[in-house]
Amino acid sequence: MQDQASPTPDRRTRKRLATRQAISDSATRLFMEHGFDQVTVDQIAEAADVGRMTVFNHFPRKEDMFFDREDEVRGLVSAAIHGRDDGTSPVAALRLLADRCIEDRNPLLPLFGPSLRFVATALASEALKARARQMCSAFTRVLATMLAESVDRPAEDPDAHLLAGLLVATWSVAFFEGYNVADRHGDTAAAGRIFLRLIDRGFQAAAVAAAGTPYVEAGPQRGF
Amino acid sequence: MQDQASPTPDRRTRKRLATRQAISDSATRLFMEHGFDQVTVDQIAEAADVGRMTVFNHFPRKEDMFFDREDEVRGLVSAAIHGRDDGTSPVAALRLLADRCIEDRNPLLPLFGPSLRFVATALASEALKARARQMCSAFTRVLATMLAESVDRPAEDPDAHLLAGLLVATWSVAFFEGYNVADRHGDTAAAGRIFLRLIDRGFQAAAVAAAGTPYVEAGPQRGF
DNA sequence: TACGAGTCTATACCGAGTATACTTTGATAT
DNA sequence: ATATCAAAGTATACTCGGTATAGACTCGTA
Repeated sequence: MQDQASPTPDRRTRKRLATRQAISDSATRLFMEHGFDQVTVDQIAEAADVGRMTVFNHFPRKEDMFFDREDEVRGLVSAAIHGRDDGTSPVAALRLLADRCIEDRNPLLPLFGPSLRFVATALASEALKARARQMCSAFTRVLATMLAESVDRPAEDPDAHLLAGLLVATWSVAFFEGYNVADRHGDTAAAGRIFLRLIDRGFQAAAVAAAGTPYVEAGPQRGF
Repeated sequence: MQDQASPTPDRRTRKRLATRQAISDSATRLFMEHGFDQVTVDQIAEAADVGRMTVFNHFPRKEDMFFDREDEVRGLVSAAIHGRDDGTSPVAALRLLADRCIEDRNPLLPLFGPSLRFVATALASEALKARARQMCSAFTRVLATMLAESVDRPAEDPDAHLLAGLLVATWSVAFFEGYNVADRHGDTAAAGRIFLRLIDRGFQAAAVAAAGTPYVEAGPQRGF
């Protein structure tokens, strides 16, 4: 499914990836240390010992140096939907994904440990929040398409878009409320609980909105 | 509720508002004509016959010249919630608001006539879409607070935030699907229908998420 | 009429992002 | 091994949104 068969692909490629990694590392360190808005691209280039243009070669936008795991999130969700068991609806599969993320403290759901600093840094910058919202928006469209295709409906199905919108909104709120608890009280277990509680309520609601569609009815037993 | 008691407030104030209006008019015309990203602030200043700094005095961000009715939306929603009848829940009040917006073709719900060009212009610009998302995000927080206060709960109530998130997500999707219909088929009646249909489904779902809370239970008869 | 505050303006600056043309370096074919 | 081509890196110059600052003008008021 993913071509990671590349331990040592090529010298040129290796160097390119090394450069990219150097930039990413320097950027991450500087962002965490001084805040996203306080770090200039020139400083990053300097720290990574490359030219300014090289930075933009690898990362078209400054924000891309911060959020560089968008694809992994999509892969995770895609796998959950397409690899779900028979008799499990797409929405039920996503709820199970939420459970699993909490269980194994998946860093793609940054509610634990060092990830909290990452979130705090993001929330401190208007530019990063804007980028996060853009990713949510784009992801909602992708999710709608994934949902529609998983039950053989056209990608433009309004029901799929409504469902995707409700699911992403739920996830966002649940994450944010969970983060607040983790941040204020330092209680990661409580954060996970409130996250899952809100996911449950929101997904249950989303299932109602999609009642009568294949998105929530799967096989003999109805799990939503 | 709004202090519009100002037909001729003051010469200085009059001049300031005139300058602001000149800038706004020039900007709107240029944006519609050439697209938001194709118009520079210098061109706007030139067209309005003011200095560049004067533009930024009145509109801190370029995007503010495009979206200048945020307050009206908040006012409309606030009035709907706080002025609702006894026995009508906050969520039911918002659904009624949606009905009314469609009925009287409220320009704050730009699904009709010339407003379509406005939306098309906004959708053609990444910067404007980003600003729109930011407004949605801010409004979700405001709505959560309004909902919470309207039923005497603390502003941080997680249920209120989840509910607000679901309502805004529903409104967004409903609007977008409605816009697509209006834009592709030129059928404003059909656009209104699909908008209301999705609002209904989404709000019904939101009511499920808020089941057991005062947000959806009001008085003897339960309208959600 | 003098003063002070609010408005407008010019100038200089910063930082993200683009365009372009040039150099270097690694892969490949002869 | 060497010529060759493309990919990667680089320097330079530019555009544009936005900020800082200080000065000019104008209106309301003491």
